[in-house]
Amino acid sequence: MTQIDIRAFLRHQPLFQQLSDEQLEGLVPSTQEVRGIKGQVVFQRGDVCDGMYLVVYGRVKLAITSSQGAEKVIEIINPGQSFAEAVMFLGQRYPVMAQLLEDSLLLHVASDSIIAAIHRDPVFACRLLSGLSQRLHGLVRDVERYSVENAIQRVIGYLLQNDEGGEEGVGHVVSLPVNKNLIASRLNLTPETFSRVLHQLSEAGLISVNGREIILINPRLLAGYGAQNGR
Amino acid sequence: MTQIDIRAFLRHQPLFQQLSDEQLEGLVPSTQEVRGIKGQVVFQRGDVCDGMYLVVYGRVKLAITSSQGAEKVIEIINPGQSFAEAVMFLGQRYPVMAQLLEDSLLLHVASDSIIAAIHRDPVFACRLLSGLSQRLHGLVRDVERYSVENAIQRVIGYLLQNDEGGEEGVGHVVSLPVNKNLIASRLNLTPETFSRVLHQLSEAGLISVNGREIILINPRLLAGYGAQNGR
DNA sequence: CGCTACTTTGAAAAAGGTCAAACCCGGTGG
DNA sequence: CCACCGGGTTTGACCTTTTTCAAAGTAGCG
Repeated sequence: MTQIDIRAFLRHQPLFQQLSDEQLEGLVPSTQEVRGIKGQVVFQRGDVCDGMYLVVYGRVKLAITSSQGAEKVIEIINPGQSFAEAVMFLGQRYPVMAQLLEDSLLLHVASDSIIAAIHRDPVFACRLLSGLSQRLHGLVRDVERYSVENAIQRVIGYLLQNDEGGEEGVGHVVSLPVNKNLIASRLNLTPETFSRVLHQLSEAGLISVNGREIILINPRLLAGYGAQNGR
Repeated sequence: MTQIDIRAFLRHQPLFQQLSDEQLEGLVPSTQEVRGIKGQVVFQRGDVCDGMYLVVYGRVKLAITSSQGAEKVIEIINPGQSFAEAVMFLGQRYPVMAQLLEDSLLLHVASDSIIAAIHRDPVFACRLLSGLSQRLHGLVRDVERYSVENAIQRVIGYLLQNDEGGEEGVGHVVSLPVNKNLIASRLNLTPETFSRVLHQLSEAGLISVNGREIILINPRLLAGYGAQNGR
């Protein structure tokens, strides 16, 4: 039976990321772990919505079932994601059913506490809104990245993004926070491709790679490298 | 001087999509068109935030400038997107500067009206939250689609998604709402690839294409087709 | 010293994109 | 009625990018 840190988990949700410690703490009593085995139904379509869910581990299928019994999967929810928030905010009944695809651990946050907090404290609502807005911008950026930029541009974009040296001087150093496998995955590349791109950039004299330390030799040139079509 | 329908435009924003007509109408007086030419600065870093912006046409660059004058682009905002909402909800000053990359038309929605509405009416806040949540789910789905599914799977996913026939019987018909060029683009494919995939599925006897009318001959088989790795 | 996990490299294959040409089809005007 | 657009769509040949598979390095660490 895994022990998890509810506070830490809530904190990392887009919805809650902007909340103050006290505001977050206020939600903890209304949050409870929901463990279930594969195939278990979390809620049925038409049930009264009493809160939202966060997936800690496992996977959840949201689906509707027609009168004939044909099932239509609306969405698969993966770890780290949440579901039923939109319904909760509207105070409607669940328009879909939720079923566990694997043995899973969910967190259930009661709608009472969230809705009450919104009513009691408009600033609370604003923080939720801000958190979601930020996440939305991040996702939009990702979608654009994946769809219009190629591997080289994505890597360059990542390096530039993580180059915190605002100074004009020398020595822009980016140190990768995790292993290259994960970076590659986040950029939607295979580790091999990522490695090759770094090699290529290094070949071109634009960066210098030493383990997880990457020196941007000429950020300006780097930003221009790989720009092919002047849209 | 293009004339635009402010109500219709607001209505299609994720943030506002769940608002009632009256709630939306309440925002209109606080919304004004902002036209500007390429290079114009919409706001500077550090300015007091007095509202959020929607891009009708044109493009906006969000950037910060270091003390040395080096500029770092944080984000490019395209038509249909909004910016500065997150800051507005937090009531902070703008952490970036915004500059037009092209001659543009923006809509400015005053923070007063939105924040006031949130304070006055918690349901208003909930609707904003619901709209954002829904959009977030849609984007997450898109990101997953683009990154883990190949062309065939994306097309199949689209067809299944747009097959409204919940009935078990025959004749699942999907009629494309717009021309295939646009569908292809939405699926992040070239029109050629889209055409080829339809051909291939039709070849396999899973669908039958007649102009914009596509008949799903065997949705069940279709759903399984192209599933390659049993991760 | 010898793991084990991470990273790099090479060769081959697959997926998808690009370019160019053909095609289809509804509308238009002779 | 029919030739002739012109957009959308399809097809084929070719090319680029990225992945895949396999193998070899490499580095940290018990």
